[in-house]
Amino acid sequence: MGEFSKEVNATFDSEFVKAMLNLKYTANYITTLNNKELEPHQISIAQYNILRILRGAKKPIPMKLVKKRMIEKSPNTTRLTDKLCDKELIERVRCEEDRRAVYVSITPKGLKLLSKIVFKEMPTRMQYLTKDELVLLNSLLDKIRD
Amino acid sequence: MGEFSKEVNATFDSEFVKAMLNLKYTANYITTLNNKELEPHQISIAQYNILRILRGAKKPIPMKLVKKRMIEKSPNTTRLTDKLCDKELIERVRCEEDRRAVYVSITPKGLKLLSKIVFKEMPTRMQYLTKDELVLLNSLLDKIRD
DNA sequence: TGTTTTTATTTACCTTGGTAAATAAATGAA
DNA sequence: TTCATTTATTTACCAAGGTAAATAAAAACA
Repeated sequence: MGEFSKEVNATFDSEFVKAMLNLKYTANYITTLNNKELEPHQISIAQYNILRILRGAKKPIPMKLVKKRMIEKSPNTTRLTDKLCDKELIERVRCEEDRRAVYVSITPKGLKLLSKIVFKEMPTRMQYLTKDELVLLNSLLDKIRD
Repeated sequence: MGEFSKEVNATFDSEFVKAMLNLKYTANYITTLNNKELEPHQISIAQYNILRILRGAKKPIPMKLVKKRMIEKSPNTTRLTDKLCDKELIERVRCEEDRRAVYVSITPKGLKLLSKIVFKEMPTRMQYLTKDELVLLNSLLDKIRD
């Protein structure tokens, strides 16, 4: 019995370690795939996400909100928006009511770029999972993080 | 019908995008958690993995194999072993039969460190998933990568 | 045997992203 | 009002990790 529960634990442990490695490896795999597809458009997947957030917002939103929607650390949000500003894909305006805040919005050039981007690799891979499986995956991942 | 399938697709798409973000976020979350726990031991989770691989091997193994077992890019394996060598946790020996190859092994100091490391945070979180759920998670992740 | 190709590892260089401190403005309390 | 605290963002600095080229030795082959 002691021996048996040890055995069960060992299996659980190895399945857990495997899941952790698998998780990191898959996440990395997806990021690489995304970035490879975005390379011709000269933006990273993180920058692409910001553009999508701003298109979705339909109006200027504070950095604070961009950061929150990206689940990113602030310094990184600043750096990413810096790059998008340089490329004139987004615009930054200091808020007049609260001069600490900065509002960000997507430019027509940014919208045009977004409309040109179509992921080809991903939809192919996506077909390997059904919607139900995706829902399941999401619930398992949520569980890991509480 | 056209409208309905569009609806289904939209849901699938959003579930997919959610899964991708979830995956990256969870992977990052785990790495951060791991590194925080390893901080008192002055090693990163990547370095910890190398030590475990070397302990498991029970004898000196070529860099090539370490790299393969870590699913890491070569330059990174070199850098990580550099750091472990500096701390005298592992040893590197140039192979005499094939002088291109370098063999790596764990030192007594490395083994001692490994034996001291006990993850506390992880087992708690682990309890949120059953072994069956972990198996399921692994199979879903495998599917994404083919 | 001499030359080309392949293999194993490392170095150089660069980008990304993390932490902590700096800045600057708003809020709250004495 | 004035000073301490909180909030929003940025800057400075550092570590991790990726690509491509360098090195060096083995294998293949003409």
